[in-house]
Amino acid sequence: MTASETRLRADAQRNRDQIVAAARQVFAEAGPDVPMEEIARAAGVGVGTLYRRFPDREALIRAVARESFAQVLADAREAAAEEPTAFDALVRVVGRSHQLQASVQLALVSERAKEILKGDPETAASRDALMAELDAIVKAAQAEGSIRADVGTGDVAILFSLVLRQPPAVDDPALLAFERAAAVMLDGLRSSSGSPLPGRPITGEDLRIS
Amino acid sequence: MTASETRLRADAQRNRDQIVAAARQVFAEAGPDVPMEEIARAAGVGVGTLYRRFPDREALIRAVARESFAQVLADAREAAAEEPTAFDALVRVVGRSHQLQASVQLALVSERAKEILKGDPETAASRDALMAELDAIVKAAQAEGSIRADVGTGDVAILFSLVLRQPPAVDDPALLAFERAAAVMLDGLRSSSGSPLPGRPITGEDLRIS
Amino acid sequence: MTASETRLRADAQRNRDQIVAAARQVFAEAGPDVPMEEIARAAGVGVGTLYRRFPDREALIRAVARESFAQVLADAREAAAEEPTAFDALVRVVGRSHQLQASVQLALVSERAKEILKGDPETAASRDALMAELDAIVKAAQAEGSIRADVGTGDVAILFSLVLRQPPAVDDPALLAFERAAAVMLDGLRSSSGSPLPGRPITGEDLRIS
Amino acid sequence: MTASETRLRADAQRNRDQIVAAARQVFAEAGPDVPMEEIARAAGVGVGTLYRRFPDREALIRAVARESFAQVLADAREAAAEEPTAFDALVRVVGRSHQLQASVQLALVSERAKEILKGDPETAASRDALMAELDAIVKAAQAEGSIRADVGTGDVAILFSLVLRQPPAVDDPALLAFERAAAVMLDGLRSSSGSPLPGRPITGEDLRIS
DNA sequence: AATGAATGAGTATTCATTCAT
DNA sequence: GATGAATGAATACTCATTCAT
Repeated sequence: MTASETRLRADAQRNRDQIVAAARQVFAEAGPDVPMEEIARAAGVGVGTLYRRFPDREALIRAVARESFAQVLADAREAAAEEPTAFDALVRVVGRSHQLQASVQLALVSERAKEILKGDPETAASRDALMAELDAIVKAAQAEGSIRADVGTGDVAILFSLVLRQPPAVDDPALLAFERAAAVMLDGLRSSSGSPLPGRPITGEDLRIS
Repeated sequence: MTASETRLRADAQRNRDQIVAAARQVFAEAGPDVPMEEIARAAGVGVGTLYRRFPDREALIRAVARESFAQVLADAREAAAEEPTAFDALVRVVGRSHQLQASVQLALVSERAKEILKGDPETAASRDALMAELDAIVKAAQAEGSIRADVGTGDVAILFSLVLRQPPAVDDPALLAFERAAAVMLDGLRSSSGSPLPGRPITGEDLRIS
Repeated sequence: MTASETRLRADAQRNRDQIVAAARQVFAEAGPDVPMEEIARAAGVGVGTLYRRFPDREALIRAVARESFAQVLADAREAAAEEPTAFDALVRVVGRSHQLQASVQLALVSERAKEILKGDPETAASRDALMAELDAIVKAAQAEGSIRADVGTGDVAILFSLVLRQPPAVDDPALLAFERAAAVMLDGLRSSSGSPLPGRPITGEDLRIS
Repeated sequence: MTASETRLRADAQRNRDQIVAAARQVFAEAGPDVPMEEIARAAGVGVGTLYRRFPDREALIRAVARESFAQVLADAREAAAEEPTAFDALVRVVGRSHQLQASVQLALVSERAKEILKGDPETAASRDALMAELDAIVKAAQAEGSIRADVGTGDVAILFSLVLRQPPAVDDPALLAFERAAAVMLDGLRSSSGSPLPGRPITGEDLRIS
């Protein structure tokens, strides 16, 4: 019985994963309003199964967002741990996350998705953890003098989110253009830059407002 | 007769303008899929009136996009003519266009809107004219040495589009954050910046592909 | 003043006639549910003018039907007066009315039109007059021995209505096919025919039921 | 699995059949423009179900027409096989088809329906098969000398269509009138008839034009 | 549990009719 | 009077969600 239950769970888990993966992809391609049936089809299951796992669209959006944030967080931690300098870590996070944009995009682009995620504690937790990690990297970069002192973690997060929003696929010729844009932005973050920024540094905390 | 005809037209024109203005606003707030009725309500007319002017949603989207591009174009021209340096013109375009983001956003954010606009020659013409103007400004800025030589007009357009995409309202506290982001990007464009960019400069022509 | 009033009336009358003529044509082509605006366009007037003359679609349908019946009636009378035999008159009525099919069709084809006309006394009067004329012709034909005795005026009316319903235009190659069909039916009406018909002769009165 | 699949299909099929039957009836009563909801109600299903089976109104019209033609064809084949003479077969086809008028009517009466069916290969096939069957019967009747030699299958088809167009219900007192009309037409087709017909015989092929 | 059929509420669009010009 | 713009009710069609199999 335990065995069968376990096997069942494995099945169910696989199903769930397929659905989330399919949803991530389909959301990225067609926005958070795609017909549920399309997602189900992409996942290779019936709508009924989808609804068994996720009571409604919002739950599915939450699941996708949670997973996306978790992946980016893991990536950031890995980068911080493995790269020689904090600046290299920042570069790697932007670069890698390019491959994750589709994931994060959801949380950034759609007004509706934002509304939905606003109330989700688990997403909030991922987000906070991610922001904390980013904060550490940014501060380290400033300590090592590789990025200007007048930016806060929030500033960096916003800059990153701008680039991550755009979804050229990995094989899209437009990808290069966005890598260049990211590079220009990173150059803008370098300490050497001259013009003073308006207002005061935006912190991670500041972003919680929006 | 002419008088009455003219007066009638004036009325109709006012109505039409209200509709486009309302649509621009509502699209910005709720995306290109908002109920037509909501747009009509915002414009203070009945749905029937909206449909008399614009045979379907696509026509309305096109109208909003045309007008938006035209406004940004006018702005860019003005900036180029009035600002002392090309770099100042760039700064002004980004700054001003912030007030137009809602307009441009439509053309940038939604996959659906993109598809619709792809086939519209008038939008294409506005876009080309805008790109030409931007090209002139960028080249002048490079000639005056205020921005790095290894970026093309397409690079600048992409960077601008990244910032313009985000739609914090003028009274939104988040606005400052985006102005800072824009400033960082402009700093990244300054000649003084160090790291070489990957690939080759993206031209305005390159963007026509996408 | 009288002059101006008269001129006005003439104008209005012309307008009215144009509208009825256009409606007849458009009804024939597209059924009694065509958009009122299409009729107005065909008549070369604005919808407002159309509605000034005819308070609603039903009134317009009635007007078209009245005129159509009146024309067929006039035609039948002329045929009866001018043709040498009653049978020739029948032939002529069917033939001529071919040109009028569009007119009569309205009253025959659409369930909705039937309903509307059912309550119109003027249409009823035209119809009765037409039936009386046909009755005279049929009886004369039977008296002269040119059509079988076991048919009533109602039978003939139904047969005629069957052929008149079909609307091939005068320049339609299908017109010949329908003239042949009419000829076969007339042959069927000739006395020489053999098989006894079921039931009893249908009179003009019988048709008032439907 | 097969069992459950089959049972499910059976349910769906029953539903589909109910929808087509209801549509046939409702189309006959109120024309091809009746609200889809009315059809759904008549079929005892929700609109959604109707649209699941038939993507739009045209698909439903096609389905009704296909089935109607198929039924008339089956009837004609049966008549040809069972009746002692070809003429009897003709009589039976007209008589039986009276019960099917509602079916055929759709394809004959509405301009819109015609347009829709014009492009449907399956309807065209049914129509061709029906015409072939009728052709055989007509030629046999001419061979046995029971109908005049100067008519083609197309002539007969048109005559039949004239009678079949009219839709008195089986319990309608007007039914007798139409049976009489059909009888007169059949008499007109008998060889004994006298007057020469205009033009040349209309064949089945000729009708394909329209 | 999985499936996909059924439901009906939500939205786009059309068109009869009214009314300001 | 004539015009055509405005209105909103009617109807087609879609899709989230539920439920029988």
